Amino acid sequence: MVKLKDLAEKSGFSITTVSRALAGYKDVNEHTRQQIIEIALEMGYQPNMVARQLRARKTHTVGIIAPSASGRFADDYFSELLMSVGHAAAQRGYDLLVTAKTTADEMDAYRRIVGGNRVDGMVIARTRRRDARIAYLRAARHPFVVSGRAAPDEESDFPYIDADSQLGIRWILNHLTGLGHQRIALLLPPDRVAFTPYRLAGYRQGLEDAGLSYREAYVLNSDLSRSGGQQAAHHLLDNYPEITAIVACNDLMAIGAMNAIQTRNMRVGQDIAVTGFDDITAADFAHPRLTTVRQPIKEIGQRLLEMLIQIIHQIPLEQPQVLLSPELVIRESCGAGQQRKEAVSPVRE
Amino acid sequence: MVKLKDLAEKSGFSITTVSRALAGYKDVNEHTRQQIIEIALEMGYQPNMVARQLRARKTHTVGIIAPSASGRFADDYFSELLMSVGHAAAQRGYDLLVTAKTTADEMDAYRRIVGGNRVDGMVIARTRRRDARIAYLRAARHPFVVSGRAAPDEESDFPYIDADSQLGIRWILNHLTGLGHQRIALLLPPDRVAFTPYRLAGYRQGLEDAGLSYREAYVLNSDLSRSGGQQAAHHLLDNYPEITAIVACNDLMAIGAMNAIQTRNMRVGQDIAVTGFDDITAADFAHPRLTTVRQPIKEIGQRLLEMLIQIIHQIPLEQPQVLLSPELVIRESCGAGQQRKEAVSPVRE
DNA sequence: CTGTTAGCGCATTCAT
DNA sequence: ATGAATGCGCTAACAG
Repeated sequence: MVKLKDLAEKSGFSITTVSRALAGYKDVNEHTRQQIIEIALEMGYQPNMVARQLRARKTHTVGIIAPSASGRFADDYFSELLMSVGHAAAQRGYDLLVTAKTTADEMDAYRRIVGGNRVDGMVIARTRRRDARIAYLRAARHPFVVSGRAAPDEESDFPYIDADSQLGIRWILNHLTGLGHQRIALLLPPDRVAFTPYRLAGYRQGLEDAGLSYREAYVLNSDLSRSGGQQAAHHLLDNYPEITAIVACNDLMAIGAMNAIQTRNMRVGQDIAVTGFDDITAADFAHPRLTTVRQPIKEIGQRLLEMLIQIIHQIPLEQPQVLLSPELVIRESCGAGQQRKEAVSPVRE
Repeated sequence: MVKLKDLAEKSGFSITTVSRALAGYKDVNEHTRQQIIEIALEMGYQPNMVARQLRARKTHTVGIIAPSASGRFADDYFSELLMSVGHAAAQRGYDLLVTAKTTADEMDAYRRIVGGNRVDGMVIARTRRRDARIAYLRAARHPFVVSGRAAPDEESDFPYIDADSQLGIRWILNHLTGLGHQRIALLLPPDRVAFTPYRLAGYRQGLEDAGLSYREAYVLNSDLSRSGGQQAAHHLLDNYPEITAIVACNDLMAIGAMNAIQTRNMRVGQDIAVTGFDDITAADFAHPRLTTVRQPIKEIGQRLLEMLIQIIHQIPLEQPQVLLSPELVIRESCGAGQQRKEAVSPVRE
């Protein structure tokens, strides 16, 4: 490994001069610089990043910790966010440090990464109630940004970007009720997820908009996973066969629900409508009848990183809390015309 | 930021003793150790990872560079591999450094990351012909592993894990010809991708198995992207309407082809059969009629990382080149019975 | 058992 | 315009 010292010896100048020549300082003879640059090229010099980091107490790296559940590593929302943050970081000359941890040792990872000065800032992925990660980073006075607000009854006194999922779910409900649906189920994530109340609120608003009454049994909490959606859908269809539509809070759950439906020899979008949330790449074509709400994940990632870099550089943010609008994506083949009439049963309460 | 020096002052011992007490060395008075540990806890000491890395000339980090094409950041294959490598790394106490780069400055990134000693090893994602990344890493004598063999006419003299895609495509062809298909198109990636010849070979074998002749016009090269698959499918269906099946070399292309088909008001799996390759999570349910070959990406990621760590620790590998078997995933609803008879046209050559 | 010394590779004073 | 000295925070070799 070739270092400054080697260039110094080869060129006859001191380490200091070599360092400054390469760094582009003006107080070095132009001829000397050329000489040194040539030697550096010739010897294939690459500055040791770790030494630089130690010296500068800056890493030019941002960290993100993947919530690694049991079976799968993370959902598509997370990996999509990861890639968009990584891309944005690369554009700004930052690298991305990824650590996968189960919820158990998650805080250890934060302490190690953040306390160990491995990164200049952190991206937190999915806000939770009384989020320990946020509490820790705030106490440590370490730069961070968050994807997703706090729950409505907590204070979102941290920089975040979020999509207005309450509005998104309400739109979905409006769409479904407009198609004649009256018995609509909702698959919610566990309560510890901060966005859960927003989506429930959107659901209730949507029912209200259509003059439908809220029925608690139609709302289920389960994992934000495929199997979570699958189990929940089976439970619903076992006990409430009158249901004609299922609204899932992320694509993975929607896919699970679709799977359950197909297993029962029913047709998605015909016998029963399914909608998702997120609409990441693959799910975009997941099913020709899957209407979803699209979260601008790419934009969220990009803007999160820009925000984070401003915080790192202590540039005051003009807008530390951003609520982006989602987008309702209605699949052509999911229109009212193709909805089986008999699938829409009248309310009898 | 609290460091060893602070603990030393507070405890009255020297920095060295503190360091060794915390590191668990046996030559430290047990009482002293307890004292020091208590103070460390109390002051919230976290070792500076960067300093350690510099000192140890080890980073406990593996790197992976994302091929960031124009629009999208990477395909699902890559992000799936990324997550599985990251997960495996976490289990072994390694972090993952991700950098997104366009093909243009890709080599710069390698020089910076590898030459700059930021990682102990690298994972290379999709082998290319005369792969500059491999050449560089080998010349630098830096530990690395590769997902995917070299092209058949080059030597795969590096540690890799690959799925036998030739066999996979052959299986697909057998499946399709078994259903009566005789005019089968193939969507191939560009020639610079190392696996292209393998898949073409599998295709030709499959045709041969059924006694069908190869027709060059049915084989198209395009991007491993959705739009690539879409354009190729349109081109095929415009010019060769007699085609009854399209085999795509990754899921993204398959999804693009499905999109093209639906746009033309044809039905996937009924008017025309489509098969993909990769079968990552979302695509698992992408379309009830999408038969695919499943690559064991999770296993590939896991094993790649294990291999890499052995190389880093200079443990000789007993099997540096691994070829895993893929798996043919036939969707129930894609069976012969549901194939429209008229969609299968007889050969006339 | 504990402390002193040295150095990982670099960038920045402060001299000259 | 250049060089010597210093230290980022840590660990290890070598005394005692």
